[in-house]
Amino acid sequence: MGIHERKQREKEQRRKQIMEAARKVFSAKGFNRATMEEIAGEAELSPGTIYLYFKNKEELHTSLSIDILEYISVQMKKFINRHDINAEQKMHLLKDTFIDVYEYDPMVLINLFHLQSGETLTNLSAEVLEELKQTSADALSAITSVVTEGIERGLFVEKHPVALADIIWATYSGVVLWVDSKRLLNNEKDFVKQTLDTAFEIMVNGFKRK
Amino acid sequence: MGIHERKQREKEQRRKQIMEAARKVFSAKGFNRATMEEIAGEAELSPGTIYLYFKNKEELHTSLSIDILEYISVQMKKFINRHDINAEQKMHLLKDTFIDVYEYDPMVLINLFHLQSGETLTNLSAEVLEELKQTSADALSAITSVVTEGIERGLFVEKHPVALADIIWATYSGVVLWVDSKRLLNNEKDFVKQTLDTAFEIMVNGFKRK
Amino acid sequence: MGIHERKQREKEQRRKQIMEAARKVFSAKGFNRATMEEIAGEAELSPGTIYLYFKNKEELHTSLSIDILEYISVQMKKFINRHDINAEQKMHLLKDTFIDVYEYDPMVLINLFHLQSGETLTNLSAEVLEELKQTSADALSAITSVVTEGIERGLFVEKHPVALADIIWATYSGVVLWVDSKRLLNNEKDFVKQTLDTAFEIMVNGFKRK
Amino acid sequence: MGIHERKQREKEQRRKQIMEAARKVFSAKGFNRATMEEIAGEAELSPGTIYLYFKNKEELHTSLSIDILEYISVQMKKFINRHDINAEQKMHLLKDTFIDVYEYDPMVLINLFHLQSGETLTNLSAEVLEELKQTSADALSAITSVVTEGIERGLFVEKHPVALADIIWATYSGVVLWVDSKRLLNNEKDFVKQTLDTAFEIMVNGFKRK
DNA sequence: AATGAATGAGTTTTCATTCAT
DNA sequence: AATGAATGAAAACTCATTCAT
Repeated sequence: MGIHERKQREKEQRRKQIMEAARKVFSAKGFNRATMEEIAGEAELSPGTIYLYFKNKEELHTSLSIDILEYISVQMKKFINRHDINAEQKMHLLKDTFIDVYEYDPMVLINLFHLQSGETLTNLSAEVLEELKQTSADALSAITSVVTEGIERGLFVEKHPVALADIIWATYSGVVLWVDSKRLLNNEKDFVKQTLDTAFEIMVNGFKRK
Repeated sequence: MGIHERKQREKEQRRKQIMEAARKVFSAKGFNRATMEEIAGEAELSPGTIYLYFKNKEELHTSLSIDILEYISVQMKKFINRHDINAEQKMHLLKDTFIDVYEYDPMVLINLFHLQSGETLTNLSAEVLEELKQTSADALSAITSVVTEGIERGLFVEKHPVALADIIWATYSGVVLWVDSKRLLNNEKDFVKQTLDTAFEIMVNGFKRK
Repeated sequence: MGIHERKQREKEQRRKQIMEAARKVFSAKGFNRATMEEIAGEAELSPGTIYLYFKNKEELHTSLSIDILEYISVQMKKFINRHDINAEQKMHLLKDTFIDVYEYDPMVLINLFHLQSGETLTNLSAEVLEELKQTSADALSAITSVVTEGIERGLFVEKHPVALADIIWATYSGVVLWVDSKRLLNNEKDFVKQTLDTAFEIMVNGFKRK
Repeated sequence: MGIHERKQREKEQRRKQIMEAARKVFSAKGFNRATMEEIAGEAELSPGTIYLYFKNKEELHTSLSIDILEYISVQMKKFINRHDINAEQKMHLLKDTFIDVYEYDPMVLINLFHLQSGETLTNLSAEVLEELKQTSADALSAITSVVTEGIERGLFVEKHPVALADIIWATYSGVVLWVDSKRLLNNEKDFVKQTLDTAFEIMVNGFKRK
């Protein structure tokens, strides 16, 4: 491995280290109440160092979102092109992926859904914004392809696939946020898994052509 | 009307005036970027006065959420006990209510969904938190009653009604947030109405017993 | 005096108080090394309060410059229209004014000359920038009128009056800055007065038609 | 050439390279807004390297001032001892030198005049401060010798030569700064040349014995 | 009840400078 | 000699909230 390569790897390493620290702090405090100083402390670095790797707080946060969206895409690509299972079964795998991602890092997922909102998106550099759009579009197009297949095979209702993919994604984010908020408001325990299960059962049933 | 009553009414009046101003400012700027000074200006009052009516910024904001939740409850109560229509038709009225509320004040609704999250809920006084829970529960129980009726009449699948109500609500909030975020990210125009339409069509279809 | 008037006066009072504190700190430290916190401390106020009266550090500093320019204008207006003395004598009064102003607050004057430079002028609000231009123009036009009179009476060389006024002002600022820098570099004592005396003697002699 | 000599030369070479880069960046941004990193980038070196050649930012900047002062001295020495021209003609050559220097690098010259002020001079090492004083004194003594000659030949007024030299220098710096500030404030175009022309005409006239 | 001036804690971000390699 | 990653101090500015009037 050349010296340049090693440097590159170290740099990537450091980015991960910072993101890992940020993940912890954002999860614990939420975006606004997390401070760069605390993230730096968690990463055992100085505040200034973070700015060598991320333009600002927004972008550090968005990097986490991009990360998780990429993970979702990767997971979904593992099965969307399989020929041995039908669209209905793929819907179940979709749901399993969603549960898996949720369990991997619930807070970051919640933040992802929250912060794709008006208050944010303002300070992002053009590139990062573009990357966010791209990964977001990637995830959605994977979902769309499942729906399209279901429609083409005459299994699902004949609706616009993009609209259906939107609904799947919206249901996912809606359930995650709603269950989280119930947990906070009513001290109920976490039952995202069950709720997603039921929601997808209903949805798959609703998708089916009669 | 006694003097005490009049005072009380004036006080209520003033509260409404502040909330109306807050609605405008929160809608325009979002929670974090809205300032108490601007809200005071909009209400033609001084900042200090707001604190005579609301404990803090959080609570002022939550009051708007409570308001909208109450409005939702009221609207739903108009039809949930009607005997001339069935549960499926009530699901359509539910959706109409949701669209109606969304169109009445999209930003406050979005804020409602966003801020029922970890970052907030911390600074609320016990009473307001209780009130929020109560109105939230009210809205949910109205939805639940529709679902329960559907199940009891053998029209809907036999699932736990509360779980189904959660899914309805989660779908609502999910669609609103997701469409809003698509609008912001991709400059797409607002199509919450269509998406909710389709989502409910799927959902009702999914709810039906075959 | 009405309540509004008193409020107004108190507000003006507070502005003066802050400016006085700023004068001290800027004089002692220069613009960059002076901190808002120190100025606040000197004024026995909190940092936030300063921002109620001045948009930012730049503008607070510029206010001092405007103040001194106004003072210069006022002093000059006392004699520029007198009919009992000629232009040459007015040149001497001009110089006396300059010495007087210098002695009133040398550091602020030096800062005035320094900061009318590229690094600054960026953060000023349009109004303050306009005010600065205006007071600056006022002072210059007073000087110009003296020169014009000298030319019209056939006393001074026939040059463009504005150019000559520029030279007078440039000489003033040049001497002030140069003597200050000699003082700093060589620990020489302050001899602005003598240098201005000589400079004006030369200048008046140079202005005279032969 | 010995190895030591070559090393020395290389070192000198590197210094020049850094100064050239610094000249560009300081000219474009001014002292405060110029960053060491940008200067390093411009010099195609790393920030750390600059500190091998210059103690700190102040000193790097001062080196440019010293450079320009040396250039002024060198230019003036070309004519101050000539016997074929008189003091009045030498005053014109002085002015030509000043215009020449101004046109060579206006921003550095402006910075030179600005930074010979209280805010700076603090962080300079004793040696650099000494060097600055020396070159400054050199330039002044060249001017002084012209004035002295003029006085001795009975051409100029009988004033203290150092005082007159101060006035010449102050007029130079005053005009440069003032015209620059007019350019910035009023968007006027650059007319340092004309103003210096007129100023020197007046000055020479004022210097002459009648 | 209403005011609104004052507070001051709190946070992001910058950048000259250092030092291990 | 050169690097450049890391430092960390420093400072401007904001704004929810208070409280004397």
